[in-house]
Amino acid sequence: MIPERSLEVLRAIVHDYIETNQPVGSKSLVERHAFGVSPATIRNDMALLEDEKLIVAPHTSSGRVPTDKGYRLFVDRLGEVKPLSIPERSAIETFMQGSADLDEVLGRTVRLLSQLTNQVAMVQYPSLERGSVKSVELLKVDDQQALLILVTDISRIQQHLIHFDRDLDDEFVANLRAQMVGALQGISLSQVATKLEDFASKFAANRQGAVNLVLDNLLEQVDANRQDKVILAGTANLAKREDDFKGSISPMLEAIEEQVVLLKLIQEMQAEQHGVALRIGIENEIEQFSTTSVVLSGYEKEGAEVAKLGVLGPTRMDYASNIAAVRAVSRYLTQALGGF
Amino acid sequence: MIPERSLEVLRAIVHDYIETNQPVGSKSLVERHAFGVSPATIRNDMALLEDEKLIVAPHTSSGRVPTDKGYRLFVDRLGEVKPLSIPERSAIETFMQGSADLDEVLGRTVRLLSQLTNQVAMVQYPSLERGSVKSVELLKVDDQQALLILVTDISRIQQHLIHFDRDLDDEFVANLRAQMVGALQGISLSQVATKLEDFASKFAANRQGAVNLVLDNLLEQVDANRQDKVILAGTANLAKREDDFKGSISPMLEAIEEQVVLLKLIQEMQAEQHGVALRIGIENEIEQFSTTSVVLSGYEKEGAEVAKLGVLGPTRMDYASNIAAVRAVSRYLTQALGGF
DNA sequence: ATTGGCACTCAGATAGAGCGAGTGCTAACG
DNA sequence: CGTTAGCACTCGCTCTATCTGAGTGCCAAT
Repeated sequence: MIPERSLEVLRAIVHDYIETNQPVGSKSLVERHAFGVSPATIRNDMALLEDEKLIVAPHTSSGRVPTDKGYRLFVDRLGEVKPLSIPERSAIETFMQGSADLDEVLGRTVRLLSQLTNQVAMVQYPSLERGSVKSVELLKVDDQQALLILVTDISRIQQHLIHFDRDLDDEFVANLRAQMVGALQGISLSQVATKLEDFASKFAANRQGAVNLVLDNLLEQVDANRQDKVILAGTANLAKREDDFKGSISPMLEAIEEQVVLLKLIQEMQAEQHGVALRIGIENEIEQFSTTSVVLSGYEKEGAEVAKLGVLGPTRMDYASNIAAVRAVSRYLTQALGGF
Repeated sequence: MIPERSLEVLRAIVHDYIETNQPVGSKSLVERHAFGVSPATIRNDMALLEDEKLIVAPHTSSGRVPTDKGYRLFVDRLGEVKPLSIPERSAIETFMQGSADLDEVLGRTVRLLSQLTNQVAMVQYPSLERGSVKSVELLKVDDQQALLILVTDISRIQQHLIHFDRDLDDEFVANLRAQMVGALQGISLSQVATKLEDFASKFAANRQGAVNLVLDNLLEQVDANRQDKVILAGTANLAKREDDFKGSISPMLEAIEEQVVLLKLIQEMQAEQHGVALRIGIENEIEQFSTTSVVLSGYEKEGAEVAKLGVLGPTRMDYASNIAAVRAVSRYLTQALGGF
């Protein structure tokens, strides 16, 4: 068991290191924090912390720096979450005002989060994995084109223009539409495929081609919905803190640009305390992110979590503020989504 | 007038500097290129080029580096556009295959362009400034919600969910839709606003609120269409060539993330020779881009230019290849869009 | 116009010295 | 036994000095 004062020392080290970006030594530690003891005593504590792999010395005879494990202990046991400042709160509120469109709300949210934290912010679009079909429409746009529209119950709409190789007649379009609505309304997205299996056989042989074309498009849209999407803001913040990362930041930019990688990252993380999930440095299984930390929280719509949002930055980040910001923004977003 | 051989020397300097990223000196120049003369002669030519501000020496007694003006002369008078290699061509073709959706096509295009050039690639969405209304639809989704859909003639579709504060009846929705279609079909987007001025007065007084709600949404969509959009890929390439830029790359990342800045950049540039517009370094009026070059080309749909696409990178870039790539990709995209 | 010769410049590499923040260890203290 | 003062030691930085070599500009000769 680690004695109380040693933990206090760890907290101070993390605090000072985040602030100064310098390895912190025993002397400056007693100067800045009112421990009632001498540097030598602190050194003993530091030796203990080093044995526990919570801090490490970049080289012999230099101050200490928290390890990933040290940060972890810090956030789990030592870091009380800072409440947001008044200006921050009001920034959130004005930012969120007067947005109607889902795209718009999420776009604002991600920029807000990045400004608040000075990190790279990400917002995942609501997952439709558990969504269901609200409505299907098929609109004839001109002689050979029709618009297929899928409306789901989580504020998400998809549309797709379909080109046919021969002219459409109104009656056929109306009929097809009616059949699709009948078959699919209220059905969950995961069941759409099975529900449509025999669908084409209800139509005349010479229509089957057109029907199948539409169905293929529909299934494609359902699939596209399953496959989630993430939007980003503040990638410039990576460059600003470049020296916090080992080598170049370009592999990280690449990883971030790759939706798949981000989605995998998000998927791997489960909420811990405070409703916020946290991965620190090497805890991330994705190699490119081994020197970054990720703070993630879910946000809800109609009482159910629909997607995640969070920030990504160097392990040397202000966890207390970032966790607070992520949590607050996720709550505000949940609230803003209530109206949809 | 600058003599022929001096220009040849400039070409060689640009070529070598792009390749090696080292200031190039008179000796290495005669070694690598078969001028039939001695280094001393080349030095005279270089002095001339320096007088003309086409090259500059980073410090006394070091090789020379092209200035922005030097690059400009190089591309205008000296650089023949490299044809793409066979593998590059086939990469383009396979990349473009089997895309149906506009989003998908443009998304692939931007990634392709970034891979081909190893630069940051950007593709502007088709401008609807000159587009016209193909169709307007209003669909009742549930009792208090309707979906407003605007289809334009440039493959772009917008939709928006509208919430009403009281229940909708089918007849009203159908009527409103019919009126809108009648009024707007075939109308150019810029005229929509004037066309709708007296529109609401045709309806009963107790309907005006709902009608105006729909109209506001419609106008908003038209506006949103005017305001163009740019997508990006390969921002990691900036970080890879970081030392080609003076200071940090973070202001550039910021500028890139800001749609407005990019759109302004695109707007300022007009096509020059080869149908390709080019801004080199300080020629860019936007401060953040004063150490970058931008290669831009329009792409067409149905014979008319609808938007731009291009790359952005350090002034020390391979202009010949990049111009070729941008031009080729823009042609392939034009071709791919023919089908819409 | 071109060339060889030559003195000169200056960034970058290499090496050594001194500084100082910080450590670990040991012996003494309450 | 936890705490402390003292002390020798380590080692990354910074500073200075020196050396090297690629590259230049100029001039006189061809």
